[in-house]
Amino acid sequence: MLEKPNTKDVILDAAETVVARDGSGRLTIDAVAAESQVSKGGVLYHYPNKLALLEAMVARMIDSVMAEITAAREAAEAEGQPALPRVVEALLGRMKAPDNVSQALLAASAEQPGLLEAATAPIAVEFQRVADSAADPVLAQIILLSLDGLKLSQLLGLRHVRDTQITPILERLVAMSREMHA
Amino acid sequence: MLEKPNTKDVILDAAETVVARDGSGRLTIDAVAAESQVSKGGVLYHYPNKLALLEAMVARMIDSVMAEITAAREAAEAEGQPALPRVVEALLGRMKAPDNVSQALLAASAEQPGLLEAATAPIAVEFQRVADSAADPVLAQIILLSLDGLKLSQLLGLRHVRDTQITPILERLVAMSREMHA
DNA sequence: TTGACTGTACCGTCTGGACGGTTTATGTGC
DNA sequence: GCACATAAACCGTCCAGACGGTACAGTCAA
Repeated sequence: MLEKPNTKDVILDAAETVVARDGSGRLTIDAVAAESQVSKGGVLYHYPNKLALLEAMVARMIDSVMAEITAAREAAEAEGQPALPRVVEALLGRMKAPDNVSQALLAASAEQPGLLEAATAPIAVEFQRVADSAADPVLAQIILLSLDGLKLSQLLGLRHVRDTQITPILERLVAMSREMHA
Repeated sequence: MLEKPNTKDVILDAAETVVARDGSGRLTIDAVAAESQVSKGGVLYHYPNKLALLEAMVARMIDSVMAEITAAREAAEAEGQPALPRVVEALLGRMKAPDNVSQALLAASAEQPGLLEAATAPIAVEFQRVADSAADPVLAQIILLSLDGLKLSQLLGLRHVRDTQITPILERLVAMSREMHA
């Protein structure tokens, strides 16, 4: 079994694609069914209603981000090194390849605001932990917030920063996170 | 005439309230009519269709932000002072009082993604201009991006930063923008 | 008289969801 | 190895309600 095309994940992928392409307002069960090549009944078999689908999208996003952050932090801790630079680098990869996983944010905020606050709480805790362990917690927060700003503004289709300027900014953020502990 | 309750603005206010309270997915003409105490016919009299309403929301937001930024920049230039600290301070006010105007971002991204990129282009240009005039353009961009991150994450209902930590962060951003030119 | 609405009725389409039916995978007894 | 049972995975249709939008007759202040 090289690949088992897990239908639940196929459906979530399709939902993200729909949001990315058409906007969260066009995220319907029919659209997801069409995009995933699964029938509407099939979609509703795996996710009994739209809210369940939404929660699954958010949960998968949270898991994905959390896994990446905690892995980076724990690896750094195991080597007795500061966590911040590692975490920043880990988040960079996510920044370069446009990340459909984050579309779950838009979908949830459109249909169930309030869902996000509870669901993303673990990430907030993890961010806090990384920042607090840095030599300059406030500056650490600022660095992480900049990454947020970059990610969220490209999620919404804003372009506050030109493409050519993104690389220098990211490099600078990495440098800042390293210099903090030099 | 102390106050002329301009109906077009009343309607836009109501639309923002609906998005803030119920999510962009529940922004319907009926909901806006109910919230604004204007009849559905009245809403459609001023905005002939939903897209027109959406565009008006975005336009009002852009105007509001642009006015604030350019005013700060021009005031600084007139005094021969650097623009960045002024602009940062101007954006801070917007941060403290939760800003329903920005809900237009969510509404537009839900229903007409792509509308935002064109509409927010002037803001992008202005940001670029302010950053480029600073002593350290890349750091200036980072400061502005942090403000973006703070604003957008609270728009989406995320809480990556605890309330008690917001003030120190904002103060630090102001300080950074000032020290840059010291 | 005109512009700014209100109120109601209506239409076609879309949407979430229920439902009954069908195929496919997994045993289980022989 | 095979018939059979059982359940999981999935399909396609139907429906009530919501939605965007139209139409239009009437109200009312300037």
